[in-house]
Amino acid sequence: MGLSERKEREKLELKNLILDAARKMLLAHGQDGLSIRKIADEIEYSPATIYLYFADKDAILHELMEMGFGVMNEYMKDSFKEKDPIKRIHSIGHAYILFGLENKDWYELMFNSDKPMKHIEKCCEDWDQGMAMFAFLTQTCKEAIEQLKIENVEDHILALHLWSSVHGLVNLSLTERLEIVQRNSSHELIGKTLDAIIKTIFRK
Amino acid sequence: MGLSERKEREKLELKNLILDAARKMLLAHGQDGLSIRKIADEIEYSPATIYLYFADKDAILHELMEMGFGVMNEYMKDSFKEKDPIKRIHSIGHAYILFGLENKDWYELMFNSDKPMKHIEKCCEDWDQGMAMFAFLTQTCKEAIEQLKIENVEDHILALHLWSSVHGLVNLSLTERLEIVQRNSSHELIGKTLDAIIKTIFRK
DNA sequence: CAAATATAATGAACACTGTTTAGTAAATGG
DNA sequence: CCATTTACTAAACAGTGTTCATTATATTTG
Repeated sequence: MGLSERKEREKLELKNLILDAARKMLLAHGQDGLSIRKIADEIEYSPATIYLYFADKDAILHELMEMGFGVMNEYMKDSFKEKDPIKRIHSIGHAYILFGLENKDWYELMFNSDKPMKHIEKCCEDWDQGMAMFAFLTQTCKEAIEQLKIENVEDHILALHLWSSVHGLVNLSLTERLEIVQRNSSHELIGKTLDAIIKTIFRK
Repeated sequence: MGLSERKEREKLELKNLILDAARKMLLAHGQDGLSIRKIADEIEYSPATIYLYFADKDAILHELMEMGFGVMNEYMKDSFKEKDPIKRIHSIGHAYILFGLENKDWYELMFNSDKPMKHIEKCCEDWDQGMAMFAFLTQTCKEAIEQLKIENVEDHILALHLWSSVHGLVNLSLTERLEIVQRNSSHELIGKTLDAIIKTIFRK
């Protein structure tokens, strides 16, 4: 038996060293500034070594994506606790947008890259954190619909309505399209729009 | 004077030859499959020659982006003619989504890439077609608000609500996030969601 | 303990990418 | 016909992800 406990630990340590360097590079220079060779340089190993711990660059990006959901959870954990479903939706929406605007590179990895989604079989396990979040939103929508006795509205359609709205707002802002059509502070505009959306949906 | 009429025409012809090869490559292999060197190969010129006609790759992508708005206009021209503002919004929304889903590479270039938007001074001229479209949507929203006598809703906020919703839906679909959270036909789901959004906004 | 084996790491190469520059060939103007 | 401008390109630079034969190290076995 060649795999002693210590060996296994060391193997994991180098893997984490790689991921840590990758994370720092992502935050410092974005996805474009993240390269295998630079990671190798940073941790003082050869580029080839990285391929002993990860299949390819996508595998690294994928693990970073999962870390991103951890960061996002920090933004949303208070919102999840909110008792009133409508207030909860409101709070989740604002937290989602704030996370997106303040963490462009995480957001890109989690919601815009199609790299980690290459194989549809695998992705349903891989994106389980995202799925769980959407399931929670759908549940919240169900509660809101029941509480306000809104008719002819399906919970999963409403959830998608909300998700696509905030996702659209975040993307329009991150790619600077909002700055183009509306010169003044887009951050404020986004908040106002989200408030208007929720007000529209839940008006009597 | 060295610049005869014929010379000028020939210069433009090569520029168009480059753009044409670029367009074909974009549609055939996506933005990742589009490279200066491959274009040069295709038109049987050296890569350096391309830099006599375009400052850099971004300049080519930028011109392609403008062509993209032409393609989009084809999808939307009938919607623009619609007299009733609410029906017009509905029609524009569906046309927008259809264009996005059927033209991933154009859409990416026009609405997701931040490459052509590097300089905020220039972009306001460069994205004038996008701005014009948004202005038209805002105008349509104004008409709809007046017709239905909806209170406490600003036209540009409503326009942004609509734009972000369809933009979000298109992006979620193009990056396969919809397929993950909802296994069945996302095309149908998107249509249903858009209908629900508009119904929600304009209900009495 | 030494030899055989298994593991870990790498140097160098491959096939790409965008971009620049110095130098060449051809067309034009005097 | 020669000088000058114009059009073009070969080659190089600095990157990228990835692979593989080879080497160095550590472990296990005879």
